[in-house]
Amino acid sequence: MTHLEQLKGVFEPELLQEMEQFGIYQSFKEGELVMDYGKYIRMMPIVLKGTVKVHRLDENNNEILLYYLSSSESCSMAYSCCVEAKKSEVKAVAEDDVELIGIPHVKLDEWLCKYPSWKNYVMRSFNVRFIELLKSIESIAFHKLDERLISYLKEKQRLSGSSVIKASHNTIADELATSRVVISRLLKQLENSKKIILYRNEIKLLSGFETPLK
Amino acid sequence: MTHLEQLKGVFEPELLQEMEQFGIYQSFKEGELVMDYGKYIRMMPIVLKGTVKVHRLDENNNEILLYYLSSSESCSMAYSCCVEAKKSEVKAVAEDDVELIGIPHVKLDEWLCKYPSWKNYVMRSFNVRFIELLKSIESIAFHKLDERLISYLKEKQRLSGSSVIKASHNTIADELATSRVVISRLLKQLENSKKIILYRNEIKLLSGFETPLK
DNA sequence: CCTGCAGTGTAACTTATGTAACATTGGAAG
DNA sequence: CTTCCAATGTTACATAAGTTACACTGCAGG
Repeated sequence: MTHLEQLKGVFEPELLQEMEQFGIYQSFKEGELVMDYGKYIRMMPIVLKGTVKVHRLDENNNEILLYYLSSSESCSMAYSCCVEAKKSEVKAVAEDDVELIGIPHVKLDEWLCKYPSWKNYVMRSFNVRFIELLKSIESIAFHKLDERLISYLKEKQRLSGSSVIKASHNTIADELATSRVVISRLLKQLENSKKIILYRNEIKLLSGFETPLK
Repeated sequence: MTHLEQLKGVFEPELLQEMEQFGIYQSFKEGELVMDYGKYIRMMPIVLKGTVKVHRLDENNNEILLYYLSSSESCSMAYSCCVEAKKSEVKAVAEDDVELIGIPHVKLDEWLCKYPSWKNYVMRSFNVRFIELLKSIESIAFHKLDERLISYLKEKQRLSGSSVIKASHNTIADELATSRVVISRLLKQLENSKKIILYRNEIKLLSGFETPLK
C-alpha cells in the first residue's frame, strides 16, 4: 500500500486493497504522452503524483488547454468513455514526473455498487470536470486574452507552488490557442507594468500577482 | 405508461414502471425557465417532449449557449450535482413546449446498481455531455464567428426540422455571446451570398444550406 | 388611425488579435 | 570557442469583432 498513501482518506480500506490488487501502476516522465487523441480508453486513471495536462485538438491540430489533473484527481471523461470503449477526445501529457494508477473498467462498475465511497468519488469527479469545462468555456467566451493569460499564470503558480513559472512563450500560446507573438506582446505589457519579470523559459510573478485566497 | 413511450426501447419494463411511480412529471411552456443559475438541484431531468436550451452565465450576466437537450436526453450535469446537492452552474429554458420527468436523487443511486440499462444510460449521458462541451470549446476557441453562426443555424434547423428559423438577431447574438450589430452584419453577408433570406424574426435557409449528412 | 417599440439596417470608428518578417540573444552541443 | 537553434523582442500591417449612434420599418395596442 506504499503508493496509495494519499488516497487513504478518500476510500475505505477494503477498496484500497482492491485497488492495490487490480489497479495498474504507470509512471511517466515529464513531457511523456499519457493519453493520445483517438486512442481507445481501457481504464480510468487516478493521478497519484505529479500533474497531468489535458488538452483538446481541433482538425488542424491546434490545441487548447482544458484543465490539469493533480494528485488524487481523475479524469472522469475517461470513465464515461471506457464504459463504451470509446476513443479519446482529448490528449493528456505529463506536466512533470507523474505516477498514476489505472482502474480497469470491469472494476469501475463493480465498485460503483459495492463501495459508496467509490460512487461518491466518481460522481464528484464528474462534477469537478464539468465545472472545469464550464470555466474553460466562460474564460474563452467572455474574457480577453490578457485576462486569460493572467489566470493561466496564476493557475500554474498554484499547481507548482512556485512564483517562477517555467514555460516558453510558444507553449503558453499553444495552450491558450493563440500565437507566440501575441503572448510575447502581452507578457511584455505585464512586465512593463511591474507585474512580472521575464527570463528565458521562465516568468517570475511579482507581488500584486499573489493568488487570491479563494 | 402514457408519457414514457419514447423510453421503451431504452429501459427495461421494471425500470419504466419505477420511473412511472417515482418520477415527477413537469411541463413547461415555451420560454419558461426550467432551471435557474444558482438554484439547488434535487433531481435529474429526462426530456420527454420538446427541447431545452442550456446556457452558462458569467458574472456580468452575459450568457452563452452550451447545448440543447431533446427527447429522451438528460442533463447528466444535474446528476453529478444532485448527488452532492450542489447549486446549478447553468440556466435552462424551454425552447418550445416541454415535458420532462424528474428522477429524485435517491432513485438515481438505487437504480445504478439495480438496472444495468440505467447505468449505461447515465454513463452514455455523461459522455454525450462531455463531448458537447468539448465541441462547444472547440467552436469558440478555433472558429470565427461566421462559421459559428452557420453551425448555429444548422443546429436550429436540425432540431426544429424546418428551414425557417424563428429567432431575432438579438437572441442569436446572446447565444453566441456577441452583439446584435455583429450578427446583423454577418447575416446580411449570408443573405448577399444567397445562402439565406432574412425576414422579421425569421431566417429562411436556402439550398446550399442543407444539413450535411453528418 | 396613431403611437411606441422591438427588430433591423448601416455607417464610422476603436480595439483586440492574427500574421509576416526580421533582429537579437542565450545556451547547448560539438 | 564556434555554431546553431530555440526563444524572445519588435515593427508593421491585416482583419475580425466590439461599440456607438442613428435611421427605418413593421406590428401590437390603445
